[in-house]
Amino acid sequence: MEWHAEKERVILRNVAQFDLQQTFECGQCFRWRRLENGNWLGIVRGRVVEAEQAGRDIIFHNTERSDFVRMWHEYFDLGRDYGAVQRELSRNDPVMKEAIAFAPGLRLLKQEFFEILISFIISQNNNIPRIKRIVECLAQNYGRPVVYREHVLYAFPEADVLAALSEESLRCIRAGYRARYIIRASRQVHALDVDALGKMDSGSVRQALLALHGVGEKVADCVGLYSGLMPDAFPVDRWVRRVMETLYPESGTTNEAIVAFARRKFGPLAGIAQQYLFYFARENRIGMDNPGSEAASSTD
DNA sequence: AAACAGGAGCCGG
DNA sequence: CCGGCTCCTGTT
Repeated sequence: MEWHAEKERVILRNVAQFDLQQTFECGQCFRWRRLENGNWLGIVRGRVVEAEQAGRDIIFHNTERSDFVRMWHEYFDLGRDYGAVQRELSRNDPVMKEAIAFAPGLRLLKQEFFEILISFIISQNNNIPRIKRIVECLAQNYGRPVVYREHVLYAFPEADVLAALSEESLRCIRAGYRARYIIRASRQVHALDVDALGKMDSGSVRQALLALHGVGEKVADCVGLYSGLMPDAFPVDRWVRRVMETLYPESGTTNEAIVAFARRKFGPLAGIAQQYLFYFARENRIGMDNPGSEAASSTD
């Protein structure tokens, strides 16, 4: 991949397998938002970046060479050859081939650990619009404001800030019973050495995550996968269960059977495989009770 | 209109 | 293994 830096922006030329919309809307992140000009605005580790899809190029505004090398290259997983990943996953698998063809530009982001931890604690037994609202509200109340042009964005709050809150004060974000989990997990997290976790195998990382309050198996797998600590994780929730039942009927019906099937079939690429499948299935309403009801139900 | 069900699960008994 | 949990939304 070739790229070059200019003053206040970095340009990727002739990018392969990188589509901003697919990457931001496949369900792995909650805070990127689309501007009226079609560009995407995000804040990561307190840095604001505006990403623009310009034909075969991608332009990152409000950043420069050192920032790009230090953060964004890793965040967008630019060191990975997604062409090779796709060839490997598609081999002898027509289902996966179709899922990849649906969103060939999807990339697995490597997101900030604490932000992902809290976001996926909030996600439990919840729906995406409300998850986004709660996460944004949390940032606005307890994160540092950063001004970018006419926008004000808020960095995700620091763990010690959330750890100092009472359940009472957190009521304002309307997270319900998850407020208690947010606070308790924030208090536990300083005891975790994230750099050390990065050197451990997925099973050990998972165990460490499961010790956090409000983190069960599904949330642990999401946190591990999206923070880059467990690239082979295969989070199974109600959606994935239904989707796998439809697309891979031989995978079984229990969570354990599905995970075992995924591990056997996708190996170390299970994480990215799940992302292709999940996005493909959700956008095409595969495995849902009312296939195709989206268009039909919109007419009163 | 008011009641009801269900949602990216997890905790405690 | 099971009831309960906050809050919100869509349905009846």
